[in-house]
Order: sequence, then structure tokens, then C-alpha cells
Amino acid sequence: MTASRRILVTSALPYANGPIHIGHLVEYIQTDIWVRFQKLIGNRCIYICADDTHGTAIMISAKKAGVSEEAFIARMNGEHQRDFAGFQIAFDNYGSTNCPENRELCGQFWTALRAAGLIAEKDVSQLYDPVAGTFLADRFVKGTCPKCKSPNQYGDNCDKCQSTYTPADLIDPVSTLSGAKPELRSAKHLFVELEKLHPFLEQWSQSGEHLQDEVANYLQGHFLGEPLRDWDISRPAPYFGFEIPDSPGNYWYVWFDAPIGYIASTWEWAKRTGEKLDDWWKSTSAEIHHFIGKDITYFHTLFWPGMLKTAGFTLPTKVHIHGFLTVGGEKMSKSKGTFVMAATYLKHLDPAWLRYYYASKLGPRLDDLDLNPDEFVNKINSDLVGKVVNLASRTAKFVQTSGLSKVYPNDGGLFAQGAAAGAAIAEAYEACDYSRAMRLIMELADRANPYVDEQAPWKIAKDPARAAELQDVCTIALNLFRQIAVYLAPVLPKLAEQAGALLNDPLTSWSQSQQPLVGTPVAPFTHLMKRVERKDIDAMIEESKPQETGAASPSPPLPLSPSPSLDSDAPLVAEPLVADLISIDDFTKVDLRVARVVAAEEVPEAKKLLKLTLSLGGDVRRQVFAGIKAAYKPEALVGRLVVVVANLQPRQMKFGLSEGMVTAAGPGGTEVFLLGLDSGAQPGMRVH
RNA sequence: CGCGGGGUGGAGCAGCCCGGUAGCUCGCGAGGCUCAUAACCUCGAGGUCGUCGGUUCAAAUCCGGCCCCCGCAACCA
Repeated sequence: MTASRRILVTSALPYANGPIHIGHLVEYIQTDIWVRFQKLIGNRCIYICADDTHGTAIMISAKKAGVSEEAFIARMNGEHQRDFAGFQIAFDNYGSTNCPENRELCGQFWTALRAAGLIAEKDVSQLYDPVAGTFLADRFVKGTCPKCKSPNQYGDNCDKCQSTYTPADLIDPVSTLSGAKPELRSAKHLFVELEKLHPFLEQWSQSGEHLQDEVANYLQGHFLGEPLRDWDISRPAPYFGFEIPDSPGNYWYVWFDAPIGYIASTWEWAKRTGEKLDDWWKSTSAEIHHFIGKDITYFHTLFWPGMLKTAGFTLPTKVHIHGFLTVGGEKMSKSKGTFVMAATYLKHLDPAWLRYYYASKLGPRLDDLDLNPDEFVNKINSDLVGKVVNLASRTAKFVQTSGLSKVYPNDGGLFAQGAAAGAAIAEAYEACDYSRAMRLIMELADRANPYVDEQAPWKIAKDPARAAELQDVCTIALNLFRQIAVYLAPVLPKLAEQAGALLNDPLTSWSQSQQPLVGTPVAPFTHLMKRVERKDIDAMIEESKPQETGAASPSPPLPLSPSPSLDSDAPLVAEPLVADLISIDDFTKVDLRVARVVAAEEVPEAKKLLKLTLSLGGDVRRQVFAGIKAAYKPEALVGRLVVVVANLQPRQMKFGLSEGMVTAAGPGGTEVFLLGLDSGAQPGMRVH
């Protein structure tokens, strides 16, 4: 804490295709706490973010909503900003990747990449789906591996022989979107030859300064051990994004312009505040800190540093990567109501609770963070309400008229002890080890409450002759409270504000934790924080269950009376009806058959698969691997009838050949519902 | 042998880098207090620190083998 640092902080840009949920908030709360901490200790720190607005998904969503892309992302931007504000996440600028500054900067990066000889232009044949009217991304194409001839491989690599290739190399490709046979269309594509930056990326990522150890390790093991593949950064029209100036008809892939959005948003901020962009992005004295989730590690630790390096911008000082949110030990689930939108949370619960809860569980590493409702209630009520806030609420009223003592009384070293703890707490904040910081802070509260108990101000208060003593005791208790409020200010800005108001001295600086406050008046005490009630959490989860999944449209609550016509629309939202009509001939191409499960067994090493042996009548047997392990016990399946796609191309899987597909409804995981048949059906019967 | 993280009283965690009486929060039991949002304080029960072996005077802590759990990846045709 010597000379003030200049720090630019970003969180990942949320995609403008859906609302903010409590999983997103892990990152924004983590980042906001770090930023507030930096500001509190006197560093110059700005927090930059924006909506990520480009790409095919946005196009589709806008079309579905019947509005222009611009209107769609504008509305989403408003919702996002509202949600973030609700959680006291305070950006210095919140922009959009669809802004003129970003277009301009993309051009700069592009020019630099060209000049550095990193852009390869290749006329390649890409697969185009004539039915869906779009080019096909790798994962939407399947076919036979050109190397080992394994059938049914995805477009970019073969899981049988591990070789990689492009989708156009596949033999007999099929579009997974429409099932149509893709056409080969020749188009110019633009690639970044990342391998040319290999030495730099190796050095940068392995230096031990910029990445968490396990991340550096991961990169070394997964990518840096072999040549880096060219990165295809252009997409042909139609595409919502920026057209590439020297390549008409081609657009920058969303992942090209998204991180540049960090700079564009900074630029907006700079214009507004009279700052110079280069002081932050082309400066050796400014630090850049990115906070991201582990899912986008690749982009931020390889492509992005490579792009920055090439274009002459400041490299990230540090990329802070966090894990995902689980709820009750499981992935967030829409059907279980644990996929809670930010707006839904705010309807039921106090944002400060989530901020503190996340803080108390966040460490400096990539572990997933579990939100456990019981623990949530517990932590908030006992830590915040029972310990911290209680210090003020049990003493403030005794000094409402007298104010704080003029001289700080002898407290047996309590305040000094707390002040001394500040260094370790600050260190923990700096290292993103918030759980440690919270632990250290709670130790202070655990020392303060026994003090109050010992002094028993409520007894002193009964004797008017001991007024000075009473004032002293409460001065001490309130100072200990204030000290804790300063330490918690990055996490609980509102509490810090309230504490400042209570003692008539706004909390604005970490240094206020080092000096006791004396002689100020004390405002009438009002509740600083409510207790959490379990029923509020339950109500929130309940509300998140049925129709809350509807992306942008705030759906009106359904009537409570049960009515068969009022099924939830969640499944349709998750998987919209297919618009393209098919002919009866198309349908009859699919040979659906009744089959009897004659054997079902676990595949021990497989996580999702059961191995089924099906009888299609007579002695026709099929071996099928079905992804239903989480939903069905093998013994429960033997003997039952299922509907199977009998003429599906066999697929070589890790554990054997799968010769068909068992039909089922549901999103997957534990929610898989096999089709059944009324009694009388016989194996081998065709389904029409 | 795909990569990584972890197994410490009922729950969640700290301690492990730098070996030496096993600690915190919650929960539980008993008592106290009554200022405070059924908040607060004191005391107590409860752990052979996953397992086996090695190093050492001494191992939760260092080394090796094994088992189990969780992410990612791979297998929901």
C-alpha cells in the first residue's frame, strides 16, 4: 500500500441472449468485491464490463422475438444493468460490444494481425445446410472419419482415432440441425495462425505471474504441448456482428470482438471522463485484471494475450479464474428451481446476503462454489445478524443522546488487535481469498461480543451516576463494530453506508479501520439487516421452477388453480418447435420399432451410459448404448418395451458399437422419460 | 496410466508449503444473561486427520502405493 496502483478490472461480458442468474453473479460479486477493496485502500481502480452482443444465437433469438437485433440487445442490456445494480455491482462503465468504438478497435487489431503476418486466408469448402439456411459449425456436422473410417464422428475430430480435421473432410456428412445432407460451399475463411505465437504464449502463460498454477498446468497439458491450431475467426453472412473491412461478406466471429469489447468499453469510459485510453491499455504502469469462469479459460489465456501482444496493447497482469456455482451440491437445474434469475432472487432476498455468502465461500482457486440453502440461512443469521450487526444494535441506543466519548477509552487492546488484523485481511482480499478474509473478520466479532457481555452496559445504564462509563463501553463496542464494517465494506457496501450514517462519519477508506472514532453524535438506531427466513428461499426456488425459464419475456404468473390446459411452457422454451415441415416420406425414412429390453447392464466406466440388448422380434438383436444411466436402473428395464430407431447408422462408442437409439423425452440427466407402449404391442412392430 | 481438485468430530471448513499438545463456524447437551432481530456469553460431549507402507526421536503435515468423491474432458445415436 505504498504508491497508488492503477488497476483496470473486467468481468467476462455476459452474453446478451438471456437474463443474469445467480451463477453469473458469482463472478460479478467476486469482481465487485475486489474492485471495491482496491478503491477502499486507495488504489485507482476502474471496473469495466459490457454486453456481448454478436453471433448466431442472438440473431435467432431476435428473430424469435420478432425484433431487430439492435432492439433485442438494447433491451437485454437494460435488463442486465438493472440486475447488476440490484446486487450493488458498481461498474465504472457498462457498454456493449456492438458500439462504434469496438468496431474501430477490431479494425486496429485486425490490421495488426495482418501486418504481423498472422492471418491466413484459405479458400475452404464449408458445409452449408440448405434446409436450415446456414453454414454449419463443427458440432452440427457428423459423418465418417476420413482417417479411420469410424462412422458418426463430429465435425472437428474423431473420438475413435483422435485425429482432427475439418468438417468438409468427413465422409457422408449430415447436418445435425435438419438432418439434411450439407452442400459443400467454397468460401474464403480467415484464420489466425496462433502457432506463430507459441513461444510467446508458452512464456507468458508459464511465467507463474499471470495465471493460477492449475490453469498454467492445464494449458501446458492440453494445448502448449503440441502445435496450436489455426483459429477460424471469420463467419460468412448472414451473421450479426462486424463485417471485416477487407473481406466483404465475412464477419468477425463473436469471440474475436468480445474481448476487444473490454477495451471498447474502457474507451467509452475514457471519453466520458476525459481520460486517455492509452493510459490504461497501452501503459506499463497500469494493471489489467480479468475475472472469468473456467469455461472460457482458453480464450482469455491463449487467444487474447496473443491478440493483445500482436496489436501492442497491455497484457493482462492477471487472469483470475473461478469455478461454477452448484446449488445443494448439484448443477443448477431449471426443473428443480435452482436456476434462479437475479431478478427473482431480488424479489425474495436481500442482495447483501448473497454477497456475503459468496464471499465466505470464495477462495483463490477454481473450485466450484456450492450454494446450500441451510448453510446460507445459518451463515447470514449467525455471522451478520447475530454477531456483527448485533454489536451495534445492543449498544447504539445507550449513546443516542451522548454520542461517542471524546477520548477513546481503554479497551484492553481490542481495537488495536483489530487494527493489526487489517494487514492480513487486506492480503486475503488482494489474493481473492475472501473466505479467509471473512474468517478473519468474524474472529474480530467473536472477540467483541464477549466484551459487551462482560461490561454489561445494560446494567450500567440503570445507574445514572455511571453515565460516563456507559458512554465509554458503548464507544468501544461501536468502534469495534465500525472497524468490522470497514473491513466488510467491499462485500457489504450498504452496511458500511449505514454504519457511517449511524456514527456520523461516512466510511470511505480502509484507513478508518486503524483509528478509533470519537466525539461524534450517534444517530437513532434502526435495523441494519434482516434475518433470512428459510421460507423466503423456498418461495424463491418455487418461483424459479415452472415458467421462470422463459428467457427475456417476463412471464405473467400462472393462476394457482390446477388446469390441464395450463402446462408450463418451459419445455417449449427450452426446445422450440421445429418450424420446417417434413413430408410423410421424410418421416417414413425413420424406421421406428417396438423392441423388448432383454438385457440391461451397467457400463462401469461410463458415467451416462447403460448397455442395452434389445430384441426386435424373432432372433433379431441390437446392442444399444443409451444415455439413461442417471434415470434408470438396469434391472428396472429388463422386459419392458421401448421404441427404438432401428435404421440409425451404427455408432462406434468408447465402450462398443451402438446399433440404434432408444427414444425418450426430457432434457437429459436424471430427467429422461422412455417412451412406453400400451399392452398388446409386440417387439418388431413398426411405429407409424 | 487423459487433466485438475479433494477426503480432518453430525454439516461446512482452517491447519499441510516451514513436521512437535488437532482448531474455527454451525449443529447438539448443560448453564448463564435479558441490552439486542428466539440475538449474546460460559462450559461440555464428539475426530486413531480416507487407507496401507516409508522417512523421522516425532507425521494431519514429508515420500510412495491403493481406495473413494467432485470438476473438466471423454461415452447421452
